[in-house]
Amino acid sequence: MPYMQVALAVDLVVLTIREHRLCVLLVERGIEPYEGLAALPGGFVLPGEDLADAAYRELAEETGIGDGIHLEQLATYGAPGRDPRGRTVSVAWLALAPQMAEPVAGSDASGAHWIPVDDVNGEALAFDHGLILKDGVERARAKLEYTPLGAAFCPPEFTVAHLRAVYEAVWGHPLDPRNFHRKVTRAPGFLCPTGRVTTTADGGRPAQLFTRGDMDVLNPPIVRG
Amino acid sequence: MPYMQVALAVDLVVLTIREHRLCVLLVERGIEPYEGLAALPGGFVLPGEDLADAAYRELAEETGIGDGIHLEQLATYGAPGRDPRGRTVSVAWLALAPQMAEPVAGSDASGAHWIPVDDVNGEALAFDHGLILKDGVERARAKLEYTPLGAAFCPPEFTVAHLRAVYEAVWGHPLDPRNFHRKVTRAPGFLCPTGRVTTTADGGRPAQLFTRGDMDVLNPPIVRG
DNA sequence: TTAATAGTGTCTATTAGACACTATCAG
DNA sequence: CTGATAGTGTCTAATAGACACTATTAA
Repeated sequence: MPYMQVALAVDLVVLTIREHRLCVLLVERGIEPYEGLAALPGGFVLPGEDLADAAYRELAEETGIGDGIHLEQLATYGAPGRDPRGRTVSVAWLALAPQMAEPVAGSDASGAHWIPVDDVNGEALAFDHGLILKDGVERARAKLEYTPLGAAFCPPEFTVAHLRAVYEAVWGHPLDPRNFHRKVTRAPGFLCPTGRVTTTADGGRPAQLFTRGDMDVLNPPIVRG
Repeated sequence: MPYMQVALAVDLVVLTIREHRLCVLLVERGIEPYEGLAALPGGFVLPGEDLADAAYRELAEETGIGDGIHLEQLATYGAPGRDPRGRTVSVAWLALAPQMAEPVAGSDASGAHWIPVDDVNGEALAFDHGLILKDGVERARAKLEYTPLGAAFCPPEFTVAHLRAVYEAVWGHPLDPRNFHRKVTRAPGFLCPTGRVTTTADGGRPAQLFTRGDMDVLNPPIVRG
């Protein structure tokens, strides 16, 4: 093989909603470089392993799950000095996860935690992970507008109010419940009615339960206001 | 450095409009593997070179220019078997070029040609370049809707009719000239009037000349119909 | 009952698309 | 003049956003 050889890694921007806030999964680095600093989960790609497979493997290692999680390629970062050990190129992936059990199960990192993205100081992250996180959050915010990906933050069955809470958390401002309801329920293929309703309506009318539909482009989009 | 080392390349999907058709720049490979086959322009990243710089360098080498050309990262392709010589990861870039002189100047490829994308058989391209081209064209088509990037296909000064021809070529169907005119001229920041008008109006009223504005997100979008 | 949430209807200002119409050129 | 392209105005159906109103639960 001619020319330069580089190390190949994947890094993950795993987002979820916790307590009405958009949160990202961060791990504490257990080894140099940047030992002790917060970083995005990730690792090196194995020989013979496809990029997407590496991303799924790291996701499973760090979160214990992976089934039903939306994963898409975000961008690739390869500036010459981004890793002090030598030239390393990282293919970053964006993962949208439904709410899950408090601590991260099956993690092999020193510690993995959900941190509200607004509380993260990008400068304090290892490598160029602050930049990667910023790009990932912006991608997620944009995708809510013109795709049904908000539902990826919800459990398999969810209500319109649950979905609206996702939008409000990601965009950071409230939406009109009535107009939102009409918009998403009338968008063909966005939501599949299950026929069931919530039983635990604490002080309100029970809500219909939906599953994710098969639509992939939302036209017209839901606007960010 | 731990773990696997891979070769790092950039490949370019360079699009332009020629004779009302969306065309891509293809080169004929002069060396194995895939010698003689059509391929996207590209090459290996140099030591110490940033990914975007490598893309700009290859673009300049293949097209002779690069100034004023829109370039953005498309995606990264790294399936284990995609290069028979060994594991190679390619960061693909999308470039939108205004119409330029017929043959490609300053090219170091055996031959570089503009081919209408509808005439390209993806299966007949080297490596996984058929897939990369498909992804690039789809990205371009989508970006015309919600960004002012159509203007990247136009020369520095252009008319509304010229811009409309771009949209029609990329999307493959005609648009109403009057509604299109109103839409783009009333979108704040899309077009900058120069005050000048075309002189060579062969059989029609002279048209105003515009330059690209500073807007980056088109809201509301121009819909594909 | 009240408080809370789910969901529907309605009004208004805005917009997309269709297309009539005017403006300005070449020949 | 005719024919062509540039650009504006107008009409209509559809839509976004505001918000009144009904439905169904817990307490």
